[in-house]
Amino acid sequence: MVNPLVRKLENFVRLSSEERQALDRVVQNTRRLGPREDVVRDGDQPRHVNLILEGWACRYKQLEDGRRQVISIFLPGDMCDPHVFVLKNMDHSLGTLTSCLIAEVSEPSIREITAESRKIEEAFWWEMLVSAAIQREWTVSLGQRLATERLGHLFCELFMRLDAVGLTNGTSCEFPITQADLGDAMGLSTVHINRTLKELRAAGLIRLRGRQLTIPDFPALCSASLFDPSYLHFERDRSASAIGDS
Amino acid sequence: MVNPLVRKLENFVRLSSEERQALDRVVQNTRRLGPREDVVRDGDQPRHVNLILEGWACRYKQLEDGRRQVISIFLPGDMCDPHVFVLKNMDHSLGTLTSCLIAEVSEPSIREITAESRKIEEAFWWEMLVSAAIQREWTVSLGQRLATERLGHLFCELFMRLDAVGLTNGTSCEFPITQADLGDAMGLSTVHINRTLKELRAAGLIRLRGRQLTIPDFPALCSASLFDPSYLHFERDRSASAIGDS
DNA sequence: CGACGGCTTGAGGGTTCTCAAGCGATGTGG
DNA sequence: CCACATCGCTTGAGAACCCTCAAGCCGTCG
Repeated sequence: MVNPLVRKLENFVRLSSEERQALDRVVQNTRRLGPREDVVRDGDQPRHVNLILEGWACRYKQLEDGRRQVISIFLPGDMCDPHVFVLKNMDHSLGTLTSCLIAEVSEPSIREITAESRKIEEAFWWEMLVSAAIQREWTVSLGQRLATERLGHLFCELFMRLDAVGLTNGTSCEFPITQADLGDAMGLSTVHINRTLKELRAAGLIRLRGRQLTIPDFPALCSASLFDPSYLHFERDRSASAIGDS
Repeated sequence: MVNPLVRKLENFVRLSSEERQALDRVVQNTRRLGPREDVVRDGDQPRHVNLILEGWACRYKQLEDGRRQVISIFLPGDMCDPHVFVLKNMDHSLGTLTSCLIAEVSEPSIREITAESRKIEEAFWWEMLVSAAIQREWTVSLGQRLATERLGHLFCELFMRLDAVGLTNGTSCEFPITQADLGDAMGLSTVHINRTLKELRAAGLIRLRGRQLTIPDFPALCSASLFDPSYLHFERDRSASAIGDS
């Protein structure tokens, strides 16, 4: 199995084989979790960085009266908050959506690996800033986009992020998340998610059956959803000048 | 005039007078902007970190069809993206809401000051993580909270953030932002913002006239808005152990 | 004085919600 | 092996929340 973190970071920098090995060494303590289990709970003290190796997870927050908002979705290769240690307590929870394989990375090993390689340090920065950009784009979606645009935009985003770690086949990818969770993520009711999916299917923009998503015409879905991929910053612009140095 | 960045960071760490002076030295190139002017535009190359000294500014994104979402609000003492340099282009714009005094801080001086003082480095981390937490809470608001809760929550957040930089008087503070901008921030129409304010006023939860906001009963507004301040991480817990070292 | 920006209110319509019920697949225990 | 519970998906009906369009008001400023 290829370390999905390596795969993801190489969308930004070209890594030497030593750097790749260093990143592999970080993945030591792993644990397997079932679907809809908590990884870290709101109020807990953060102990380590959680790196998703397999499966889908999420950040979420539950209000007192039970309303639940999924704040971000984590895919293989995603690190959940590389620097939470600075804060005393978690202000949200991390939970799995599907069954997951998660690596627990300690703070010292993060410090170590970034101290050893400037390129990895910069790549970690890139990963953090892109996560923040994704969070901002969710704000735009929730604030401005209609249900069809909102869902379409999410499909575009997740498809591109899955593609960046090699988890797509042509126009298809696994999509193992329930309509209820989609609703909690998009601020829509389950019922309305269902109707919106029906509409997107009727328009020929997506196919979604079982746990398989197909986007037959990606540009069409992009423009229907006002999706502009530039916020994902998948440009490997600096790599040319960075090749060779460590 | 006290540097509001110093004031803000001291909510997290206790700074020595050298550290305070170092932070003051960062504030060299300042520029004054009128209301509703752009500071940095979507697509631009980031040149420096913008630090707000006076006035209110915001991050925003405009969709092709004109819809506009205010993604975050910046108050005095806020730094706009301390590490944007890693990314090639801005994926959003920064603009003023009111007339502003803004310091342009160069990348080298950020690196310098964090290299000199561990406490400042940690405080900058804290500021970044709190910004991210605020962004997450906006996601929760837009996704789950009703208009009254959403606005009430924003008032609570901004009041606490203003208090952290000494910009409140008892139960009141300046609130110099238009209902149209409030709408763009909360994903609501101007008309509905107006009606929601009316409702909050009728419930005795806020007074808002001119550019002055009063929250007569803060706990009441908190509970009406499901506001839990823990995500702002205004606990100076580590300062005791950190006093003395640099 | 007239123009303008921001605030306020009314009326009608649209998007999304809640409640309710039914269907199909999966899994478990008697 | 079948009965039954459970979970996720689907659909209908009516209501709630929020939107758009439109107009009027108030203060400021040139």
